[in-house]
Amino acid sequence: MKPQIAVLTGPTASGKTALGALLAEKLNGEVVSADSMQIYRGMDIGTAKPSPEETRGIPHHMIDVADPEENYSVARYVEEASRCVDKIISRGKLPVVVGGTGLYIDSLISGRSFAQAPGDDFLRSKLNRQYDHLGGQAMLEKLAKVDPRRAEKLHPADKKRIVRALEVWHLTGKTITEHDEETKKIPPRYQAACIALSFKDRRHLYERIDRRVDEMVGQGLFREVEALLQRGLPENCTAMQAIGYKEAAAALKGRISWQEAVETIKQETRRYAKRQLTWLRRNPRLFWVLWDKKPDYDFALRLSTEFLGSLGIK
RNA sequence: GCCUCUGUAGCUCAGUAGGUAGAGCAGCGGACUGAAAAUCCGCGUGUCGUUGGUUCGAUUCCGACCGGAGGCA
Repeated sequence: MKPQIAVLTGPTASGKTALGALLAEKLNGEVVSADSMQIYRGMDIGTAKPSPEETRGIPHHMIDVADPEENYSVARYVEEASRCVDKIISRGKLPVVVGGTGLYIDSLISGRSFAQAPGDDFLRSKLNRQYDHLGGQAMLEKLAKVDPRRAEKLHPADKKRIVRALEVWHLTGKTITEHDEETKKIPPRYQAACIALSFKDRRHLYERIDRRVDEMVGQGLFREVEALLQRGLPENCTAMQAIGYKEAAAALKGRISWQEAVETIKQETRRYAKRQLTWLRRNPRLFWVLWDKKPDYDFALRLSTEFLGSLGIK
């Protein structure tokens, strides 16, 4: 029988962090974060990392495991997070995966292996330049010659995926389609009971997002970003793609006003939440816990533990 | 009080020489296999202020009323 884990996901600002700690506390578990930006050290305010009070003394893993200069990836996440999960299980505790990065969660559960096609920065930047030069249509035609099935699915403007597909081909001699088929055959690594947290009415989520952004600014988001820039963090690195960070950097460099930055952060966060919901909706096995207007943690905790209990997690 | 301008999508506005309307932004839907807080695709969502009149037909023309802006007193 596969090891069982609990997963708590949902759009940003839905209350995952708080409920996650409560769940872990109640079920003798430890939290494994599944957040592509809380990975980075020195990025605390803008990524809404759990405060010491919020963690309730429960160990939280996969937070602060990389420097912002590093370019983290799903592959690395699966490797490191699964190691955490296995250790927690071996200690006789329940891993509670908490986070909003859907790709990370799905990849962790499925145990997807990306190892056959390691990233190659040199090749990737070469392909990126080629794309800029030749245009998407030409690159897509190149891809169609080696991997017509993948090419068919991609839009000429989808630079990232076209480049990645060509990269995999050049690096491994195997098409990304073949690679996908192989990894899909691998049975999932964990048996996961997944809970998704959100609001009944999206308006309330959006209001909470707007409020939280104002709070972040009050807590010193701009100071945090300034510190990162001062230590020489390049603006085009993965960490600086984070919402809140790229906009604050633009304001600090004088390209936009502070006020514009704050408004853009709110809007981008709302759009991000919407994309997360789209990702989650396609998973029919999620157990949804929906807030009415405000989070009600007693209610959510009762509902979630009931659900987990029904699947044998107690 | 009088005069002028104005009222069209959530917002800013275009338009119809009378045949129920379209841009930007916002919003919504979707995709997603080593950058995923990334990247990409798709979609107008509307009592044309209200109410009478003229007309086969009014968002468009005319009147009244209501709201907004400015001017004169």
